[in-house]
Amino acid sequence: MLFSTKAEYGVRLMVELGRRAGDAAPSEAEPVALGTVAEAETLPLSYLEHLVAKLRDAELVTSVRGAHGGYRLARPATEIAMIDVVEALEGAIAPMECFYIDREGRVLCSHEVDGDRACATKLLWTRVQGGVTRALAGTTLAELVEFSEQHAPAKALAGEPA
Amino acid sequence: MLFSTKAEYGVRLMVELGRRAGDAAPSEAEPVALGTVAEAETLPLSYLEHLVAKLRDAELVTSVRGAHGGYRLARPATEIAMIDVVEALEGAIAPMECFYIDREGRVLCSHEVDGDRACATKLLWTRVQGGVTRALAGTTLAELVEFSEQHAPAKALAGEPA
DNA sequence: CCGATAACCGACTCCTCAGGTAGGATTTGT
DNA sequence: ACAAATCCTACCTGAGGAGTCGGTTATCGG
Repeated sequence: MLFSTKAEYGVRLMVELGRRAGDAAPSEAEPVALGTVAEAETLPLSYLEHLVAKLRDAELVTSVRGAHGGYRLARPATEIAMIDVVEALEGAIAPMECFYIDREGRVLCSHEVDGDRACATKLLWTRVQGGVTRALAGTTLAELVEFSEQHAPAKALAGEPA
Repeated sequence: MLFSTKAEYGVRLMVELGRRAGDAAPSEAEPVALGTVAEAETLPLSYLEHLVAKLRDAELVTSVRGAHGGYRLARPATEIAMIDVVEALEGAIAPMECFYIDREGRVLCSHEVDGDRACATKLLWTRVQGGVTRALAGTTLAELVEFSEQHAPAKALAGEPA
C-alpha cells in the first residue's frame, strides 16, 4: 500500500471543503464544522481532528474557533497542489527510507556515503519518486472537486439549506 | 514511505544476481549462494531467505539445492521488468487499500459500490498509480545492473576468483 | 453572563506488520 | 559420512497506523 488512510481521509476532507466553498473566495466562505465533514464522509470525527491539525500546520486550511466555527481552505482550490496536501499528511514522500532530498531537489541515498558506489537501486527509486511526485504536483484540489461534482451531480450536500 | 525494505533488499538481491551472471545465459551461469549475496550487500541472510522465496514463487529466480547450490535468474535480465520484482516482494501495488484491479487492468475503488458516487479521491490515486506503474514497468533489471556497474567499475565482486 | 458549540490538545489503547531470529529438515556435491 | 546449501515453520520485537477519550479554550447567541 503506497499511502495510508491518513492521506485518503485528509484528501477527502479537503475536497469536501472545496465543494462547500463553491465559487466564493475562501476567505468569504462560511467555515465548515468538522462534524459536518465527518458525517458527510462517514469518518470518525476525533480522528479527523488529528488530520486537520496537520493541514492547518501546513497552512492549507484556516480555522475559526468557537460556536459557528470550523475550517476553510487557506487559498483557492486552484492554487493547492495535491503534493502539498499529501506531504502534510504523510510526511515527505520518499520511495525508501534511505532517501532524502537535498536543497536543489536532488535525490540522494544515505547508503552512498563517502562517495562510494551508488545504491544499486537508486535509478529505480528515482524514477518511481519522479512518477509519484509528478502525479501529485500536477493535480490541483480544484480538479478533484470538479471531478467529484461531475460524478455526484444529483447528490445534495448534507447540511445545506433546503 | 512508499516501499519497505523488502523491495529494497529484494531488488538489490536481483541486481547482484544479474551482475554475477554477466553475459552468460542465466541457465549456464553458476548459481550464487545466498550467503554470498548477504555478505556482499551486508544484509541478514535469514531475512533474505524469506525474500528470495517470494522471488522463486514468482518465477523470477530458480534455485539449486545442496552443496554448491544457489540462485540464478530465471531469464535474462533484459526480460525482467522491475514491476514484477517489486510486486512479488510487496504484493500488488495499489495506492490505497480500497483499490483493486479488475481483469482489464481498470482501477476500481471498493467505496463506489452500487454505482454510487465515485470516491472523490479516485482521480488522484489513479494518477499516482499510473506514475508508479509506468516507472516500474519501464525499467528492466538489465538497466539496473548496468547502472550499478557504471558506478562501481573498480569494485571487484566478493567471492570471485582472484 | 450563561450555555451551547466547536476548535484544540495530549494521553492512551488496540492491532497489524515490517524486520529479523532461531532451529530444524531436506537435498546434494565431494 | 559430512558439509554446504536451500527450504520451511514458528516465533519475537518495536513502530506506527487507526482510533478513542477527556478535558481545555475560544466564541457566538440569547
